Amino acid sequence: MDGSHFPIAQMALPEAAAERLRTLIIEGELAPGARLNERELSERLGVSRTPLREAFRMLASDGLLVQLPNRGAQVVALSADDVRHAFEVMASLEGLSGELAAQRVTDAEVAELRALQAEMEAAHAQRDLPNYYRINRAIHDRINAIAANPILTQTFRTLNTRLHALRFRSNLVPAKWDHAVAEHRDMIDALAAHDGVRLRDILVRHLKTKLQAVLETMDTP
Amino acid sequence: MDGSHFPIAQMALPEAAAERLRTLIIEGELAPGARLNERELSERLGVSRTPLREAFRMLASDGLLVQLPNRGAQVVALSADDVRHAFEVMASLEGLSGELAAQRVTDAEVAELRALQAEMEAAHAQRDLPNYYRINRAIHDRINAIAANPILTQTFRTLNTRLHALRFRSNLVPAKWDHAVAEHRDMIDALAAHDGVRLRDILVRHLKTKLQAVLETMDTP
DNA sequence: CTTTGGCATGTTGTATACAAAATGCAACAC
DNA sequence: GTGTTGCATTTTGTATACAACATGCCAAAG
Repeated sequence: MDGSHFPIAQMALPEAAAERLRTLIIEGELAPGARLNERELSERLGVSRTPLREAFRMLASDGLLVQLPNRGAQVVALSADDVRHAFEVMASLEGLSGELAAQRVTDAEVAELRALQAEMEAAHAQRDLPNYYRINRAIHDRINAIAANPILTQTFRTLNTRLHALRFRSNLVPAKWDHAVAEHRDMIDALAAHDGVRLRDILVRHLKTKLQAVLETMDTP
Repeated sequence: MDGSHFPIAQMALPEAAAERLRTLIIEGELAPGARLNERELSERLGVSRTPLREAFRMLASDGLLVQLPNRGAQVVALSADDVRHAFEVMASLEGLSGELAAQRVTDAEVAELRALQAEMEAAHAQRDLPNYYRINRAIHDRINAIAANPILTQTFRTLNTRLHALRFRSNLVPAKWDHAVAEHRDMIDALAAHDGVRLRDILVRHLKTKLQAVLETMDTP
């Protein structure tokens, strides 16, 4: 068997186009408010207009595009209120994720998370921001997976993608960063103790802090 | 001017088709698991295949359809676990809705809700199930609106639509019904007292009960 | 009798042609 | 000079033709 190419189970064109567009939006190649010309984009992506329009519909359902009648699609421009609203919902969902995970987590999973935590603290000690973000995200994803609720995971992921269109570069001041790392330790302790309520509170607070950071980056674009 | 036809501001075809399909799915005309033949459906809806396929994409994003590569779309069949997962998320969201509403609710809105509550109790006294459901829904929608978070509202509505594909006829036994009405009174009291935490707890418990009722109807199809 | 290969048919996937609507520009009236 | 109307062009919306793929049937081999 050969794994170098993937001869089988190739992605459908509309999905591929949607994925490509998502990236372009998140990377900022397609700026918020930009109008998307169908012919131009279809040539750029090497796809005809039909599958491209299906991709538009998918992204519109995800909240990354808005479609105006007879006027095509354009990239959404999130207001500060939109961000606040999305974070409110995400905080609630992440809290639920923590509650469920605390009920179901096994000792093996706690050990795994503690290992990730150690990795993250190492990245923190070396001021290695990219790795810190990567591991941070891995921890949250892992907790989400332990919660074992696919609908929760999917709902959360959709909201998260929507926000990523902001491409906020969190301006982490050292004090905040230290605090975030300490919070993470508390999270895993709460998880190990199967204390769902406490974990929920930590996660909700965690996201409130993150919202503030994001809003600050929005004021100064 | 002639109002008999609607010459102006007509809905786009894909949206119209999606709306029509949603209804067909929820009403059970298109059963769970049914495969949707594009040509047949496009003739039935009086629309060509292109806008119909866009409608498919929208419904798939909403979770009402699944699309298999080269094998078209089919109506989702929800498992008991899917329902459990959806309710877990909805309970969390409705809880958030209550918390936010408790912070923001005005005296005028409390009065309005008390009026609805009285109407609902009247419907309950007369064992008028359809009206009871209608007013019940109106109360929950109102609380959601008071929470003033459009993203929350939209997320909740999407999940709710997905579940409506079940078309569950809640088999309300009188004891449960009485309990539900009493719970509603508590909800509005908590709201009037701006007690967000208590309102959240009531709403979460409320949905847990509803889940049980729904799961019971699923065992005996 | 079972299994496999190939063909006929139907269905989905993509591109494209055509229609309808919006947009921009220029000429004309005031 | 300003505002408005009409036309040319661009862009979106829909239908349809064609290609690729899946499905079911029948025949032939084992």
